[in-house]
Amino acid sequence: MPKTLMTIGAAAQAADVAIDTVRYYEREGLLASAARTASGYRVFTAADVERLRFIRKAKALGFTLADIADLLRLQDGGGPRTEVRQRARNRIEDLSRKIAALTAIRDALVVLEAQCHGRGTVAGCPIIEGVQAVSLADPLES
Amino acid sequence: MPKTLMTIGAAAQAADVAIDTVRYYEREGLLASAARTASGYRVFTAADVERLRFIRKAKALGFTLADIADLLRLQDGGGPRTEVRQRARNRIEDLSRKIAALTAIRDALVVLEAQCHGRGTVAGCPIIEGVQAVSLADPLES
DNA sequence: CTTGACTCTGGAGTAGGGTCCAGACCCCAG
DNA sequence: CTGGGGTCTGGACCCTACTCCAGAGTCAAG
Repeated sequence: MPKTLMTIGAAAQAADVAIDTVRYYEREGLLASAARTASGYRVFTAADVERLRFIRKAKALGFTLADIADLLRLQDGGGPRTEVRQRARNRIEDLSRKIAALTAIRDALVVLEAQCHGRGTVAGCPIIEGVQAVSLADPLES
Repeated sequence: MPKTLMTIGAAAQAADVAIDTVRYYEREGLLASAARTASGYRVFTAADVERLRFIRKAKALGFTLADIADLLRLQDGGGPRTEVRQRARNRIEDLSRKIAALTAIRDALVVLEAQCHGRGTVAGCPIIEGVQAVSLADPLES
């Protein structure tokens, strides 16, 4: 069976991304420059759609476009699997740190919220005062 | 004892924020327009420094500047404590959702990473293929 | 008085990940 | 052949929370 060729609109729809996003990815080098028809329309293949889906999913896993670009280069170049593994590990590390930080923040807020009986005006509210008393280890930086 | 008055530099240092940040907060309405000396220098009081510290700490708790502006307006206006409580609850909700999403992502990556023996090239790597197979409930939207 | 540190203003730039637009082409059904 | 929808380009604009800049004025120590 021959390759299924499609316009940017069809490819975007198939991968469930916006047309502008496809062009943006091309500009940013995540997609190779698409072939063109005689009149200059971009032509996409099923492989391009797969690539777009890959990007979308990797993004959903929290990889940045730069991470994804690396991953795609590795894939294109048949790079070592250890590299891929390392990226995944880095990402896991990163996620663990973020989860820990957010959890600490949430717990602090839960404590403050529990101390507030919710009556009266803001004056003397434990939540406001609690914020003042927070010690800053500043867990969120990335 | 009289109010301690200070320049922007002193106030910024006392609150541990950048001078530009102080001016930025003033522009954004988080700080009332500071009084000025005859020559136009801003004059800050200890209360301003407290306010800056409050902003810094609330930020560390993950509130956005817009959230913080609301909180400060409530504080200034002696608004109802229930409001403050609601903000805290919203923030807790938000954090819980984010934590759950990040945890799901991390777990998915941990599984993929465990499946990858780390030898060979990218072709057939379970991590890459696993990403392809991710089903998109798209847990990260905020 | 001079020097160096500080402050003033308005405006531009940063990162990340796009989104939107005008004006010009192009393609296909009727 | 015409009309409506799709596509092209380059560049502007969005968001958040700053950060940096030039050029000019100010302050305090020596």
